[in-house]
Amino acid sequence: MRVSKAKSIENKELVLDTAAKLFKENGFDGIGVADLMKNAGLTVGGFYKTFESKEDLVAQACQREGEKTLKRWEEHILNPEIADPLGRIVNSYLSTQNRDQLSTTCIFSTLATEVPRHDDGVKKVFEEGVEATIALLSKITTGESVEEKRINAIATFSQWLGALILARAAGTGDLSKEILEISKKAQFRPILRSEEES
Amino acid sequence: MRVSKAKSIENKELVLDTAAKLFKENGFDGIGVADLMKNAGLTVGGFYKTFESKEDLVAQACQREGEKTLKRWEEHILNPEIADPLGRIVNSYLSTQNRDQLSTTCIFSTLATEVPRHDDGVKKVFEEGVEATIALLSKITTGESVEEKRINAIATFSQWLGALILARAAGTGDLSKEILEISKKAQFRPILRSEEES
DNA sequence: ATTATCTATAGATCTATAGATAATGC
DNA sequence: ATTATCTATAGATCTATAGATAATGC
Repeated sequence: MRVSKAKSIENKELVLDTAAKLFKENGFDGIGVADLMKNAGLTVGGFYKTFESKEDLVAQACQREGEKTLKRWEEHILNPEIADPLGRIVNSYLSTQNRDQLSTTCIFSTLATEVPRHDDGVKKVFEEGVEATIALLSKITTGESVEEKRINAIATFSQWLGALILARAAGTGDLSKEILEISKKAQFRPILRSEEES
Repeated sequence: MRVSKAKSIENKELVLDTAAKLFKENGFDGIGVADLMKNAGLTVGGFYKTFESKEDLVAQACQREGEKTLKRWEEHILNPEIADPLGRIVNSYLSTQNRDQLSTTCIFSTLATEVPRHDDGVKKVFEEGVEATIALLSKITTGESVEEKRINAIATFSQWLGALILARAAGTGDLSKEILEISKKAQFRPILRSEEES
């Protein structure tokens, strides 16, 4: 029954990926440890030798999943063939596909509202994830200074996140589509300029 | 043990209000029916004579709570002493108090991400709640036409919702405050003008 | 007599642990 | 010998129901 060290690391990563997928689809409370391990092709007994608790899994799975999403976005930025990475990202983020396919969507849009109920480990993962996302988007938002780029990154990501969550809450019909389309366009203009503050 | 018809209606409303509060604080899966009834000063046995299921309670509690929030917002609009109702609403919505006091915050910011996992009754309540919120905000957003006002209402509410959820995911420190402040200002400028569409 | 709420509990599911099993790796 | 994973299960909690209780309202 024992497996090699390499295989056991692979198994842990499989559990983390399976957990991220199932948490996004069902919420942290919507999937049990035994079910989750079964989905990864394993059994529950080994779980607590690898993870301290379910809460520990929540933190590690979100950490890994958040990094994966940012890496995908970063590839758009680094790819010289993509002229408008921000446009490419928003079109994918606010697509009906990303609205409907919870298994492949981002953790903020599916799990962010649950964060305040979790422990410091989970809170830290999300706080760092928010900062990393803003820092990444700041590289591609418009603005005449670093400060203005950051402001636009924060406003833009808030816009996207709210639109995606609101679109999901509005179902899959015309209203939902309308919300996605409007926020897709909103990102192309600077939302706030510091010189106009009162 | 039997109570009057008036008292039983009052009890049901107390259960609905208690449920809304506890759902917002703990998520739909984070609070059980027995615990919830205890919080309302009742016991679990009576629950299933009043509600078909927990899912039925979720739908009814969200319906009632959503209406309450909209009514509060509407009072700001109808009150002639409030010159800038949109500004008043956003300052309250994106305050640290509304970020931290989950019991009194809106259902979208706490429960919207869970909607896709629920039945048609719950989905309908949220879809109608989204439309009602947009319709209400359309009365006070800027725009030269009904269409433009609606566009700005949708963009504005998406912005607010995303900022509030993102701020909660970012904790309670400087980053969280920064997110709230930026989106508070973002609402004062039209986010999208139809004439600039490509 | 009717019925709103109560106590008690069935049966399912959840997190976590104990101890067995069998393959790895010194 | 060590250890990654397995089977089995303890004990807590969840949704939902059955039947008792006692106050309402005809």
